[in-house]
Amino acid sequence: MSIEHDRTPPTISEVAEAAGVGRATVARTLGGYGSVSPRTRDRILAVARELGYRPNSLARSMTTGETRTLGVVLADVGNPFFVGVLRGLGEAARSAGYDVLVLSTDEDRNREAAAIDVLVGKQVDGIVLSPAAGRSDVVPHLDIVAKRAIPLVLLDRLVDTVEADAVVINNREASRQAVAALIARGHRRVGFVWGPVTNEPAADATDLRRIIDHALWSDGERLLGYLDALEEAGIPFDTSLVTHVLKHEPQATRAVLGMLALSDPPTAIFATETDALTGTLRAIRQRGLRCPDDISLIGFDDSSWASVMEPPISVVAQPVHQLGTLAAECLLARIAGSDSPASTHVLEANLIERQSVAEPSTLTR
Amino acid sequence: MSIEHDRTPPTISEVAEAAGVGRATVARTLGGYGSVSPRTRDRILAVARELGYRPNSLARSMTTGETRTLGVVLADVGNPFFVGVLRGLGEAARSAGYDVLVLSTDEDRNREAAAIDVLVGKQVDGIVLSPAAGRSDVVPHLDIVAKRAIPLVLLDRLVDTVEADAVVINNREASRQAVAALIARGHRRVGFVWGPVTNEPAADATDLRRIIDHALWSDGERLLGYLDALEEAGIPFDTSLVTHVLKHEPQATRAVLGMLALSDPPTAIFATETDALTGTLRAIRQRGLRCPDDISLIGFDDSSWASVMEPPISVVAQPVHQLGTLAAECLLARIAGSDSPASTHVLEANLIERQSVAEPSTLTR
DNA sequence: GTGAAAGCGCTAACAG
DNA sequence: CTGTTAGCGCTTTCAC
Repeated sequence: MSIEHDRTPPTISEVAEAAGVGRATVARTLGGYGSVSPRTRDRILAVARELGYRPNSLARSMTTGETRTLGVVLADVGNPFFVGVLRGLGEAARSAGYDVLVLSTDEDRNREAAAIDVLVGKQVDGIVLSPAAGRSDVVPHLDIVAKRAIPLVLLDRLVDTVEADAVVINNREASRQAVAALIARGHRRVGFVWGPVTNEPAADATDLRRIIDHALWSDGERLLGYLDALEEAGIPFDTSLVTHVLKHEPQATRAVLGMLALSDPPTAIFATETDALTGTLRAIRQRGLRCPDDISLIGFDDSSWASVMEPPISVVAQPVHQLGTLAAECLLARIAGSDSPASTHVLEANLIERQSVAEPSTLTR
Repeated sequence: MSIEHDRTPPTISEVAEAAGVGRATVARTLGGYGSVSPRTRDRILAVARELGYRPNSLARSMTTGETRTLGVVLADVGNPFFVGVLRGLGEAARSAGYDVLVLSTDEDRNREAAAIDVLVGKQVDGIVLSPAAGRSDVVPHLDIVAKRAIPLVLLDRLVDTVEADAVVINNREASRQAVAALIARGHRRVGFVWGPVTNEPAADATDLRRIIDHALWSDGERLLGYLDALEEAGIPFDTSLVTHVLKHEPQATRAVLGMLALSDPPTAIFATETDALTGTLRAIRQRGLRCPDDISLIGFDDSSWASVMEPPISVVAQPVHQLGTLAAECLLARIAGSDSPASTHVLEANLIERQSVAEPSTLTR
């Protein structure tokens, strides 16, 4: 059996001819539908194997109208959070017989629009999207998916103007808990590392609410949770304790360094994403500060390294895997025809307390 | 302009009719080939936009035979190494106008075979594969891609029996350097954390070579580099210093704990993957050992957290991004028709020395 | 510069 | 149980 380069793969017709039967019979056999007599079935199967026949899913999709493929549009495929979600999503999809086509946008709305176009063009059966839009922004490039009634599930971020199923976590409450834990230990100046990206810091709390309206829902919620905790404790909001930098690690380091240089620096920091956490840690190390003796710290998104750090770092852990599987299940249900009204599923993130939090040192106080 | 659920999207025919021209003209306009008079062109474009026309890439692919999609089959989409590679790969593909379909195998050969089948069925224009096969294993499920002459690039791992372009790292030399660096500091007992998975440890060096033959190429090379370094220094090989456990973090921790309990424990450890490193760190912490005072450590794959650890950890850094872009470029070149003989590209990984290595303590010596 | 017609590989009605 | 036929939406000759 020599391997020859047969540039024209065998089709159903060829199998049919070689087996001496009609095309439909072969299609039924290979497609596993309809009924075929065992005898011819076996012969067809044998011939198909012999010829190295593989179904052409493109052709199949053309006629059936379904591709058994889920499109996923994520902000950043490098972010451990999304990586975790993707694993859950992929597993759930695969076990339902679906493949997953992943596109990354780097939070760029044009790329998001392009990604949606690609997915629509490829006729995916449904789309999971973690939108790069603020909570009250309008997202015109989703019109096409609404118009074509392509099942859509929003992931991790809500958008007021989009009516679709959504799977998110209780960012606000989780954030509030984390900050409250800090306050409970006696901290009154808590830095918040990834506030919404803006050109200049919020003028005041009211201005902040306006900013939050155009920030990613998840970012806004985390900030709101922070404000909640402050308010509960009667601590006035200080704009200089919230960063508004681009979400890259070096930016976080610089911003934290800035906070630390304040005349009245934070005694604790809440870093709301993985890169914010490593960036913050770097700043702390650069200043020669020790955690938790000199400064307390809580991160977001659990990871193996966070628990093996010295000290082990307290984090708000998101159920990433479950987030992914749930998103897939939601979408699959829609694809299967469910027409219940759009609903938002809220999963719980929980604070995992380790050893990065202590009382504020009397020195820095 | 109300959004109606138009379950049958506009086709070229409909645009043609609405614009009062023939289908071919519309196809030429929308497809951007052939030539069309500016006037009709504009009218068609206007009508197409009005109708919300989107090309159906499935139909297009059916006739052209190309999908402008690259298939990628990876062992583990959760591994930071592959995540990094994927980013590079995705960027390169995207900028060439290709999409990427990623499938994960978890090192399971059956799933790998299934993944290949999916990709072949979906008519991807080329495949990047990081095979779950040992260096001298045979991979029957690749016959079909050879037979159909589907461009293939091996990623990170070589397989003797597969003739295809490949993009890998100089694992052996990088590993040798790392171990040599440890030895240069005076270590003579160096633990090696992720040796090939086997049921029982190698009986001797010869037995080990046999094992390496059926191990993943990259794993084998790293182990060979370790042996090289030992040999250079005239240090006898001790099988109890190489793990053969499954590649999951807890396994690494347990294995290292075992080594540490030896009557003559290692004074340094070389952890050849991210999870091996965190697992090793955990074992070190559990034993209450301090790095580098009590035990030295070198990891594999750089990461932000490794450099922010206390102490910052020395690692062998792989050019992950470049690995990805190069793989994409290779594949794209083949797709474009290059027929130069298959070649293997070897990229360099380099040791980044930080502060996790010191002289062995006189105590544990 | 433009249109008519064939066909990519498959499924789905419908006959037989 | 099996074969014939008609498309799916697009590109691509090939005439006009």
